[in-house]
Amino acid sequence: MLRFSKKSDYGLIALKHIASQGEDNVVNAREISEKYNLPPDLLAKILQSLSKSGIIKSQFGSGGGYRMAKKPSEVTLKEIVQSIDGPVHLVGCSREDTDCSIEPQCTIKQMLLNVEQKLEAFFSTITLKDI
Amino acid sequence: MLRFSKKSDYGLIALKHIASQGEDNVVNAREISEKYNLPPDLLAKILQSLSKSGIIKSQFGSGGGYRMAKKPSEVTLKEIVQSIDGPVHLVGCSREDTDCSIEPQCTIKQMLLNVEQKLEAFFSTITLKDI
DNA sequence: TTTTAATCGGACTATATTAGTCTTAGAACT
DNA sequence: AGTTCTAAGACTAATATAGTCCGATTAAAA
Repeated sequence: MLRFSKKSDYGLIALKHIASQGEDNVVNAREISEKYNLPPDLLAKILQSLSKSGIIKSQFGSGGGYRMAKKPSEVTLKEIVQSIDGPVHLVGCSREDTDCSIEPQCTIKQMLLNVEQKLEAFFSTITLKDI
Repeated sequence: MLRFSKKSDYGLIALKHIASQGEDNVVNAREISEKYNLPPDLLAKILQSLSKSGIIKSQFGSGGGYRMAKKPSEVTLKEIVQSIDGPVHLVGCSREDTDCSIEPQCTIKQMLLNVEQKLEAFFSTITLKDI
């Protein structure tokens, strides 16, 4: 438990590949999925997420694909994982939507929020360049 | 994503409660589940795990229950979560049993293992006393 | 000695999350 | 126009988590 999703893994692999191709070369999804043996449709979804959050840029049409929208040194692990899997919520009740039945008696929320914050800070120190 | 399981949450709450009762007072599972509104059977399982891993001691029979087996300052968050949910494996392929289809081409494993290690180190710095 | 109040442990079910697929549409290049 | 891409949503499958049930065991208390 407490692990990154496969989607995050795939996303990291793909990003690393895209970054390795330089700033201007576009790489298409199929190419990546074949090279690393990743499920093509799923990878497509992941790249879309990364594109929406502005980490990569997409180029439509024939000969299209993806390229970096930022420098690798400016893309953090936190940012990547968040754009693929949503915010890091170490503790369920830190999400807005949840109504926790033990909330009134809960003795650990504050402390876990604190840990969560440190965790995010840690993930923010790691960039695609390090990967 | 990337959150502690509810079991871990419940375990932390229970542990904190047990620790608060002093070294020698036994607390039974029902008592805790009622006080914090936790599913009794599930909590029982969790306490069994904590007992097996030597964080708490169980006392059988009528009037039995649990008490701390260690000082709160000696029980780390890592230890607690691990005994409830198993080892922290940020990346699936760090487990022995998994055969990852992308392993040969995988470009991120080493780096993620590194992150995983730092994460564990971080969780090891937090003890029940801090909670 | 019997009853009672606990833990232990395994099997089981239900629910939620994650992973993956399919299909259609839209954009740009040739 | 045809081809090769991305976009996006609906859908299914697989897995992990959460929770329940029940019989066995232990030991204190009546």
